[in-house]
This record gives sequence, structure tokens and C-alpha cells, in this order.
Amino acid sequence: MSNLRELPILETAATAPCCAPLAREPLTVPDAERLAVMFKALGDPVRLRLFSMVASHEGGEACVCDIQDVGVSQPTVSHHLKKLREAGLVTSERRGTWVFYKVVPEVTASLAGLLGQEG
Amino acid sequence: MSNLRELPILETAATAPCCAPLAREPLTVPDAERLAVMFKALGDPVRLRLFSMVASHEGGEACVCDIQDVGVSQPTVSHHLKKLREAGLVTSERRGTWVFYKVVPEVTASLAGLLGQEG
DNA sequence: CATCAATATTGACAGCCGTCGATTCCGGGG
DNA sequence: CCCCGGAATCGACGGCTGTCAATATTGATG
Repeated sequence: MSNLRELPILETAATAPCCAPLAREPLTVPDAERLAVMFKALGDPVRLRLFSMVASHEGGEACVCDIQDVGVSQPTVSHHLKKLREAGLVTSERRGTWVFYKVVPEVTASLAGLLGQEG
Repeated sequence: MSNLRELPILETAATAPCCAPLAREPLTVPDAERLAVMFKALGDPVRLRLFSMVASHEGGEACVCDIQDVGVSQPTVSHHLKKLREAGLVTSERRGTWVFYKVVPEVTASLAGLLGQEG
């Protein structure tokens, strides 16, 4: 029932930042598949806004009720947050009536390093 | 006919790196829409591999013939490269029979800064 | 000009995806 | 125990998207 925990992507990607910068060597097929899931998760305007709202919120964490006003219905917001969670970009935690989402800094930093200014 | 030049996204995003780091403040709707196009472009495994192959190629530039072997048909490769171009992530240039793609470093660096290690 | 090699475009099609309304699940109070 | 509010799930639907085969375009070369 309560599958608040998700996929192995997080374990793999978070623990091992995954890959060398894109400018250094081509991605392997498996790496490309795992990373594409994350980029795809950020590839929707609403989801990107939700992610930025969580990331910029006090302590890098926000209650759903704080970020719900993005112009789509409540089920859609929930759907998008689930996608972000499945991609390993955020985690969720229930506290009483509310559910709080927070960013996974290692993963986003890893993505940044992938694109980042090379040497 | 020859619309090798594309959308204003590049002009806007490349010239002005766009936004503060995601962890600092929420994206505006227009910013989110423009950025989502780029993330979406990287959100396909084949496209991500193509991008990494271009980025890691000698001089950050590659002939289509050099990166064509990604397991999909030639038209599909062409289609994906067009998407990357439309997203402002790469530019293309014809030299004789061949077409060369190169990354737009300012844009990718801008994306990296967006996700980057915050203060 | 005819032909060939390298890319791009077109048209078609199946599957995915964002969206919603309705419903369900989960905790907290009366 | 019942009800209420916050959030997730379900089912449906239209539009987008990745893919291919076929064809067109473009430039080099004989």
C-alpha cells in the first residue's frame, strides 16, 4: 500500500553521481536511460515550477498545500509530485495531515555537474 | 525553406542566463516554460546520448555521420537533432556534404547554474 | 547532366502523457 | 464513531511524441 519509497534510481544516482561531465565522454546507454528520466521530470513547465517552489522554500522543503497554486487541479499536482519523486529528484514525508516534499540535493548537484562548465 | 536558424529561445536564454538558481527563488511561468523546453529535449535517452556524443566529441562538435549509430533509423536521428536545435542546446552548420552539430556552452552552463550547488 | 552519398522532410501510427472529475485513503477533532 | 480536510489514486480522454518507410533536398563528382 504505502509505497512512499521508490525506485532504485535514487540509490544508484545519489550514491554514485553517475557519470563524467557530458563534455568529457559519451553516456552509456543505461546511464542515458536513468538520467533521461530525471531530465524528463524537469521537462514539464508545471513540474519545473513545482520543483523550483520546493527547492526555494524554507529549508528546501514544502508542504503540498504551500505549492498547490500552479493553475492545475489538485490531482494533477499530486500526479506531478509523484513523477518528481519517482525520478529521485524529491522525497516526501507525511506529518499529520500534511505531506512535505524536499529536494534531494546530491541528485540535482549531480545533474548540474553533468552539464557544468568543464575544465 | 532553409530554416537552419531557429527560435528566440536561444537568443533570450543564451544572452541572459535566465534565472536565479532554483534553490533561491521560484521560477516565473514564462521562465519555466522556456526552460522546460530544454529539459524536455534532454529527457529522451536517445537525444541525451546524441547530445553527450556531440558534447564530448573533438572540439565539442560532430558530424551527423559520427554519431548516427544510436540504434534508431536515420530519419529519427535527424528528428532528434532538430529537437535539440529547436531547444537551443546545439547549433548546426553545413560543410559540403556533411552537417556538423555543436553544443551551445552558454546555455548548458546556464542550466547547470540553475541546478547547481547552492550557497 | 546523371548519379551518388549525406541529411532533412513528410506522412502514418502506436503509445505515452498531462489533464480532469470522481472517488478513496489517511489523520485529526468533535 | 462520524465527519471533515488534505492528499493520493482511478478511469477516461485528447494531444503530443518517438518511430519508421518513403521521398525530397543538397552538394560533390564523374
